[in-house]
Amino acid sequence: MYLEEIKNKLGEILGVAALDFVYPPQIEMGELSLPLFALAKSRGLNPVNLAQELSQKLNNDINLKQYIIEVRAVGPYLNFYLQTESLLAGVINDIQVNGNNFGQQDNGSNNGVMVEYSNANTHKEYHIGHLRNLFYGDSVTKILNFCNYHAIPVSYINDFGIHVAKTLWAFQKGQNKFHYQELSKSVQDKGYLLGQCYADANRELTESPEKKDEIVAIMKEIESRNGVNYKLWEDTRAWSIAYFDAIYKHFNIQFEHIFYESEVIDDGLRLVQEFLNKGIFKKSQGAIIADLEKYDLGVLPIVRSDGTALYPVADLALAKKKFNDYKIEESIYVVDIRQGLYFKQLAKIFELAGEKTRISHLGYDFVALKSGMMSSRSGNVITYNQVWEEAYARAEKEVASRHEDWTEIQIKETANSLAIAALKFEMLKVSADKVITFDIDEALRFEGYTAAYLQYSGARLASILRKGASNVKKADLSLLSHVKEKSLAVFLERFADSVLKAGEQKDPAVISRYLFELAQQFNDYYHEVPVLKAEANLVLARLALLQAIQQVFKNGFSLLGINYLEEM
RNA sequence: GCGCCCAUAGUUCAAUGGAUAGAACACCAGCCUUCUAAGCUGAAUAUGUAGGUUCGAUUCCUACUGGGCGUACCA
Repeated sequence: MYLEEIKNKLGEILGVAALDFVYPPQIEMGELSLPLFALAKSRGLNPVNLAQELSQKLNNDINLKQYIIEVRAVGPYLNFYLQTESLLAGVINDIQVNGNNFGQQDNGSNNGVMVEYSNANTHKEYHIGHLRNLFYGDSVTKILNFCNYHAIPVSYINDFGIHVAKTLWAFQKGQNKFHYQELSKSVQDKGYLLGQCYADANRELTESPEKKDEIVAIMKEIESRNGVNYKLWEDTRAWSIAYFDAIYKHFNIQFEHIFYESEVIDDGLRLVQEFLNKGIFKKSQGAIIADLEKYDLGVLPIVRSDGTALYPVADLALAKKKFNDYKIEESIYVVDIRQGLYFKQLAKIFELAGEKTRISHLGYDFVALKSGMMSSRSGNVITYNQVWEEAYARAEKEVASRHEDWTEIQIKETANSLAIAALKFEMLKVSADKVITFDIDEALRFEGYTAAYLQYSGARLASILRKGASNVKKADLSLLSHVKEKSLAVFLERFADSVLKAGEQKDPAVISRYLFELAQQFNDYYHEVPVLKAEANLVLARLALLQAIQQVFKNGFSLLGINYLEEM
C-alpha cells in the first residue's frame, strides 16, 4: 500500500505510529497530516514550536523528496503535500496489482469464526426485520472474510417451538375459512399464510386464554413425533423452509449449513439433565431454570412447568455442536440487541459448566414501523413479499421509463438488481446500533444516499470506460496532475482503512459511507474534468484512474452484497 | 424498581478526544446540441439541560430531562 509506506516511513523518522496520521479537512491543507499534541506532550514541548522544528527537519530530508513535495507546519499540525506523480502511479499500481483483493486486511489471522444469522422461525412470516438480520449477517460475514477470518455463515431455524403449535392450531381451525383458501392457492404465499395463522392464534388466545391447553396438547404431540399434528408439522415446516430458501436464493445469500431446532432438541434435553445433575439448573415452581441472580443476570427459564421445552434447550446443544463439528475459535450470534441479556446468560451457563464454547452476541437494533413496533404476534408487520413487490415495481418503472429501447429481459434484470440493492443498502447504511424506522417511500427512493446512487455512479463510470481505449497498462500516469485526481488517489487508498474499521466494528455502514463518498468524489471529478475529450495520452491516463475507481467500487459493492451494474 | 441503549439541521443519518461539526431528504435558485439529469452547482438550517476531566469534548465522567428496550415459563 503506497500511502501505508509513506506513513510507516514518516512514523519511523518521527517516532509515531501509522495510525496517528489523519487526513486534512481541506484539500488545500495537503493530503496527509499529523497532529503533534501527543508527541509534544511526551517531549515536554509546545506543539506549535515542535511543528516548526519538524517541518524544517523533514523538508531537508533528501530521502523523502520522491514522496513528499513539502511539509508545512500549520499551528500544532504537520501537513504533508505528497508528490503527485508517484502518488497516482503508486495508488493505481496498488489497485491494478491487487485487483479483487485490494483493500484486504489481515486482522483475522485466518481464524475460524462461525456467524449465525437469519434465525427465522418456521410457521411465522418473514418480514423486514428478518431482512435486516439477513443482510447484516451476510455483509458482516463477507467483511470478516475480507479481513482474513475464515467466517462460516450458518443459519438456525427454529422449527419446533410453541409458536408452531399455535400456528397449526389456528391453521386447522381456519382451514375452511375463505381467506385461508384464497391464500393457500398460491404456493409462494404459503409462508405468508402461516404467518397469518400465527397472528390469528395469538389474537384468539388473548381473548380466551383458557384455550392454551389445546396448544400445549398439540405441542406435546409434535414433540412425541407421532400423530396427525406431527404430520401436519412436517408438511407446513417444508413450506416455510422452501419459502426461506427462495428468499436466500433471491438475494444471493448462501449458508454453509442450516441447523434446525428439531434436530438438536433431543441433545438439548440430555444437556438439561446433565446441567440439572451438576446443579447449574434447578427446579423451581414446576419449571427448570438457571438461577443466575448472584451474577446479576436474573433467571433464565429452560423448561416450562408443563414440561415443554423453551428456546435455550436447543440453543445449548447447538452451541456445543458447532464447536464439535467445525474448527472455530468463536461463535458469533447475529441477533437483535433485545436478546442481549439472554446471550449473557447463555455464556454464563457455559462458563459454569466449564465448557470451552466461546460465544459472542453481535447485536443490532430492530426495525420498527411508523405505526409502532413490528410484531408477528399482532400481525403489525411489513412482510418480505409486500416490500419486495413494491421495490421491484418501482425499480422496473424507473428503468423502463429511461430505456425504451431495452428488451424486457434487460429491463427486468436491471430492475431486479436495483431493487435488491436498494433493500440491502437501506438496511446496511445505518449503524447497527440505530433503530431503523422503516418508511417504504423513504427506503425505495432512488436518489441521494441510496444504492441506486452508487450503482448509477458505477454505470456512468463503466460507460466512459466502454467508450474509451482499452490498454490502460500503457498509460503514462505522470500526466495525472489535477488536484481532484490527487485527492481521489488518496481516497482510493483509504478504502483499506474503511475495511479495517468495518471489520473491527463488524459494521457494514462504514463501507456504505465510504462508497457513497467515493461516488460523490467521482461524480464531482468527471463533471469537471473531461476524460474522453482530453488529449490522447491524458485520456489513457484518466481511463487508468477510472479503472482503479471501478475496481474499488466492485470490491466495496461485493462486501455489501450489491451488484455492480455496467448499465442502468 | 433495577439494568442496557439512544438524544446532532424541519426529517433521516455522519464525525479513532483535534483544524471552520459533515452528508442525504425536503425547501429555494440554476445546469440536458457537452463521456447516461437515478446526476451536478449554489443558498439556508443543528450538538437535550447542568456540571466535571482536558491545551482541546458531539465524543470521556456525573446528575438531570426525554425516548426506546430488557428484566421466570415469547424468541
